[in-house]
Amino acid sequence: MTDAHEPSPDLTRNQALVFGRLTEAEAPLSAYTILDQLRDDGLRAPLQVYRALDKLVEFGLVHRLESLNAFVACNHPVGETSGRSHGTVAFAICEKCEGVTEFAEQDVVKRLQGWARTEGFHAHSTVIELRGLCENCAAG
Amino acid sequence: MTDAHEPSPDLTRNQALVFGRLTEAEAPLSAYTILDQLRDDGLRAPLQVYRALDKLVEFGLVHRLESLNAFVACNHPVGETSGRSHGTVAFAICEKCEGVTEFAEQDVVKRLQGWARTEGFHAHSTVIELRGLCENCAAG
DNA sequence: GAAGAAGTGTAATGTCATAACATTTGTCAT
DNA sequence: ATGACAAATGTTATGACATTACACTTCTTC
Repeated sequence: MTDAHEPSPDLTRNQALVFGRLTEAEAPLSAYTILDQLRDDGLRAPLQVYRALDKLVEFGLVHRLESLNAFVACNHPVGETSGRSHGTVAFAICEKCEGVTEFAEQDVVKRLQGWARTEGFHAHSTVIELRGLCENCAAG
Repeated sequence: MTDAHEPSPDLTRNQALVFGRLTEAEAPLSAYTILDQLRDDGLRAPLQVYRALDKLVEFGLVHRLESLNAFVACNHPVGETSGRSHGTVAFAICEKCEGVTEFAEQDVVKRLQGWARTEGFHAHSTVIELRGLCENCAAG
C-alpha cells in the first residue's frame, strides 16, 4: 500500500486528461467541450469523458454545476481538517465572465439540514448555485 | 378588469394547457413529457411547450428544477403578504417517489445574500435543491 | 382599421447524456 | 507466473433536453 487511507486513488489516463483540462480551464467546461479538447490525446467518444467525470466527481475532485450542465475542478477554500472533508459547497456563477467561485457557508448548510431533520427528509446531496454577476463584471 | 393588480396576466391557450398539466401532475414533468400529454390538444413541437414554460416561469407560476431538467407548478407555502411575493425558494426532491416539496428558509436566503454582499456578487437567481428521500420513502 | 407587440406553428438543428457490447488492463491470491 | 475477478476502455448507436430561424396569426391600442 502507498498510504494509510487514500480518499482518491491514482487517476487513470482518461481521468487525468479530463482533470487536467478542467484544472487549466478558467470557466466551467461541458463534457463535449472537454472531448473536443482531448481529441488529440486520443479521446473519441462522449462516454470516455463522462466516465472520467463520474469518477472525478466521486473522488471529490470535480463538481458538476447543475444549472449549467457543466463541470469545474474543485477549488474550495480548504482549511478543513482531514484530507478533503468535502461537505456541501455552494457556487457563485458569473454570467458575464463565466467565472465560478466555490464557497462553503456552514450556516446555510446547517439551516438546510435543520429543515430536512424536522421534515424527515434524508438528503444525500445538495445543490446551491447563485447566478449573477461577479464584482468585476457588475462594475464594468 | 378582473382585479386591481394582476402580477400575472391571463394565460394564453398554450400556457393554460401547460400549466394545467403541471398542476395536475404529482411529480415534476419534462418539457417533452408535457408535449406528449398535450398532443391531443393540438401541440406538436417542443418549442410550443418551452415558450409556454418560459412565460409561466416568468410569471412565477412554475419552477424549473435544474438538477432534474424538469418543471413543477409553484406550490410554495404562501403566507406572504402581497400576492405572490416570490423570493428565493428551495426544493426537496425525493428520488424514490419523485415528490417535490417547495419551501422557503429565510435564514438560508439571508446568509447567501450576506455572502454575496461581502463578495460583491450580484445574484439574480438562486438555485437550492436537496436530493434524497422523503420521510415516507425513507421509512419504507 | 392600421400598426406594433405578443403569441403561434413548423422544420431543422444543436447540445447534453446513456445503453449495450466487446475488449483490455490492473490487482492479487495462489 | 497464472488464473480469476474487478475496473477501465473503445465504439456505435440512441435517447433526452433545448434552441434557431422563419413565416404567419391574433391581440391590443390608438
